[in-house]
Amino acid sequence: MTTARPGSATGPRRRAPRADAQRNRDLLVAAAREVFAERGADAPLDEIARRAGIGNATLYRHFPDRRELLIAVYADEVTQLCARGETLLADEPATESLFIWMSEFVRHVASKRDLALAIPGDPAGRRTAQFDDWHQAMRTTAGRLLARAQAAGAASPGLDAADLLVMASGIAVAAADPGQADRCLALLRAGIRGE
Amino acid sequence: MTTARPGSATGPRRRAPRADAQRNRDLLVAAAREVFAERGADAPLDEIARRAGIGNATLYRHFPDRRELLIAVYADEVTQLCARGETLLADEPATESLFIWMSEFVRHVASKRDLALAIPGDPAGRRTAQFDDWHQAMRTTAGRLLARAQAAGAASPGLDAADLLVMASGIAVAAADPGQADRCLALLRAGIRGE
DNA sequence: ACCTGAACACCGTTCAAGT
DNA sequence: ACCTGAACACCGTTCAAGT
Repeated sequence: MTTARPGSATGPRRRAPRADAQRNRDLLVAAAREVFAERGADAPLDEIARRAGIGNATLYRHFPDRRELLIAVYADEVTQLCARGETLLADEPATESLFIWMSEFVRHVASKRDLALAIPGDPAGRRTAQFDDWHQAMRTTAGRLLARAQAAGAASPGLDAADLLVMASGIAVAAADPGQADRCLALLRAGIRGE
Repeated sequence: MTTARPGSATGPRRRAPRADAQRNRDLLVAAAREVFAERGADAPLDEIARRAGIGNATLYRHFPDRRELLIAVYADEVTQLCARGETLLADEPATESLFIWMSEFVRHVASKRDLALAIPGDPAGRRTAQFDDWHQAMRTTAGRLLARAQAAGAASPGLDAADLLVMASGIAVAAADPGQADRCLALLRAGIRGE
């Protein structure tokens, strides 16, 4: 399960990394996934390097920030969510697909709540390219689902897909339990359906 | 401006602290407010103690956790917001007061976004008494505003005040800028008004 | 080019001694 | 009771030396 670098359409092509460097990167991400899951988003980085069987300085070479490592761990989740959106577009009725997707989005983010909270706090306004790519990808997926819902009359026109994502991640982060998240989603749905 | 300990109705009465202890506590909270504002929620605790002119170990004696210090800093905000809710109940029409309050709530929390994010992550399921008090106070304020809005037909029945708070804090934390927060609030308002 | 482990610096936490 | 500063431990970051 090689951690695919997102094949961003834009941006300058980066040279392919040396084979061992790529392997180390993958090992580090895999170890980070484990350690973050076990000990939370502020787990010691040395522990991750140790678990990966790799020098700690090498970790830092690949991921200058803890944030970048968190983002790399999150990459799979994002890819999955976007793919899931495509499936829903194909399989589910236009009036439902948007809401099913948002509900799964909330569940996903809530289950990685610690990571989700740790990522946004960019220290000096620095934004990772990968982070922007995700926003873009998510917005595209949400936009397609929203457009179809609007065409079917299940969502009022003039809504912004990015706003829906904000609401969904807000619920994921702030809700105390799945039951509350569901109630909030229902409330949001009523708002989306329109005034 | 002495940091008032919330006069919780419930719970065992705590002995009044010695005068110098109370004074130190206040100095620490004031210094913490400054330092957190300048350097973010993960500023060095020693810096705060130094700024307050107090030994670092004394800081730790008063606030075993960084979280507890953050919570103490936040206390004023909460008190203000609840008081503001009372004012709105008295001065504004029933159809508007709830939404004005939620909008101010979002603005408040967003302006202390770092602190708001840093507080909830309770490490080992520990919840501070003060933290619970707040939730209670906020829920009460939101509940009164909601009940009045419902009586005026501006909010659908069966809504839960706690859910509204979750949505509002979610927006505050997740929105990228005030404009987006406002759009999300409008969306939420449509949902509150009912299906 | 990339990797390594050890050295350094920083900061949270504790402790023995003071009032 | 409460305070203090210094000692300790931990962890992120850097660096000189290796391949």
